[in-house]
Amino acid sequence: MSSRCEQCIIRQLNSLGELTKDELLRISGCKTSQYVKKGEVLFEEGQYINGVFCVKDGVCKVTKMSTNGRDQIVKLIKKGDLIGERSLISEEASNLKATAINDMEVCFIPKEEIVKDLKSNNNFTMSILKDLATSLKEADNVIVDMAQKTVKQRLAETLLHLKKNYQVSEDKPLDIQLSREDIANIIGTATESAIRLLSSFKKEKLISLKGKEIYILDPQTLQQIAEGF
Amino acid sequence: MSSRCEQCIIRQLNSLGELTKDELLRISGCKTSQYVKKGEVLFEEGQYINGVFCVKDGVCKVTKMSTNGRDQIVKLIKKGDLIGERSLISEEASNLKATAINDMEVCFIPKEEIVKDLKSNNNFTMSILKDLATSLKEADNVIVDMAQKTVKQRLAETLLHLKKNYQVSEDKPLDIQLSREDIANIIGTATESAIRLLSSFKKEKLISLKGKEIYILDPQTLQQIAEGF
DNA sequence: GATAAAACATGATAATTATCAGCTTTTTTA
DNA sequence: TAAAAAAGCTGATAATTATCATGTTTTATC
Repeated sequence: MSSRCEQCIIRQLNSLGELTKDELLRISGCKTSQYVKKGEVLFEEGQYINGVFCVKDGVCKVTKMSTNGRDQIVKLIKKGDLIGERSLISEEASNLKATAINDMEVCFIPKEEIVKDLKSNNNFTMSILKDLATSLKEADNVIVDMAQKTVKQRLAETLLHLKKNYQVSEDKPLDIQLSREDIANIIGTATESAIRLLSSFKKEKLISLKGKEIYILDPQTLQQIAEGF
Repeated sequence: MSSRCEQCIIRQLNSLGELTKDELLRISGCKTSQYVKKGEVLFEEGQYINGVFCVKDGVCKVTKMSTNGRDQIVKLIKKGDLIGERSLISEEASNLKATAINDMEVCFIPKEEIVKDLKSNNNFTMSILKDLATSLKEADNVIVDMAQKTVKQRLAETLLHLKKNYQVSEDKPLDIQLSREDIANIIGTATESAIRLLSSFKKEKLISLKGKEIYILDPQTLQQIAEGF
């Protein structure tokens, strides 16, 4: 493997696209590539990552353990996304854990290289800044949803969110295989509650379920449920 | 009013402290100062702020309206904090509303000036970047709490958080006057539920209440409750 | 391919939380 | 300072959600 960053199309999907040809050549020389199998952990909560991952393919869940002992999925990361920038910038251990949801291909760029570019390439820094600003806005939205919406509303919202990000074409199922427990850990409820609500959505023909495959049949009604009607 | 930024000690509390003397002189010449009375709105959700507020004194709540029609307090902003950077960086209207909780004194710095310094002063940009990274981590923690903890746990957690940030000295009440509705909107519950839980905490001698004044009597037990014991 | 383990599913019940109603106290306003 | 409005409080009840128990289906492993 170990392809060249300058020729990698993935970088156009994130802040690395702001780097100059010379900078990319330098990164290319020190980055490492790796495959991560479904279920494997990219990094643990509390671990010093010492760099940034660039996701070339696959999806991973980013979780945090509550003091109650239950995992919460904070976000899903997919092809083109970076992970690890936040901890790198704060110069601290990761506050989150990342686990592959399907087989992944990722590149790892050591901390020093990223820091070098953050100091010298303002376009790159501003791009990372914008990413964090967007993440913060999304996190605020999630806080409001978690605090104010019912589990049913949150499930409807989550399904629409998944449709937006993981549905390749109409009439195709969502291109992400989440267990019922994963879904419960996204919306913040017990697995049984998530299963029950999925069943009721299926009964109302809002979705259809074939094993782990989810088809979104009626996004309009799901939207109304999500908004509280 | 209209004091000089170069001489203002508040700037040492936030990223503006990274600006050079020349930059501060420039900012000083274009900033405006204003008093905001308790209950007044600094900016609305959806409004273009076109700049950044630097809080010289007082506290404000930053809220977002849920589609359910209820306000959620996303965070509290106090002396030394900046507000508005996130929207400025994303170049979009504010996703949040800010309302003064007591009388405030704030400075407003126009967008162009901040952008100028973000482009030319890397220390300033990195400081803002670190702020956003910290905010994002805190937001992730709130998401997990909202999703996984009970209302009782969240109230205990909130009281400890308030103690940490607003208790000037032992045996003094929290130096922030929140209505019962505000407290409910922080923890994401109905006002009646918040009142009931406060009463029960009072009965158990974990806190004492005199009107809106809150005394934290037993932080250890509150900590245990927050963590689920 | 048989067996074990994990994931999925559903019912019964308990716990948590929201809602509504009515009352008291505090704050605001004229 | 009196009246009105807002905030605070409590009880009763309904709705939501969690937990436990148990059985089925799917997946993994030898």
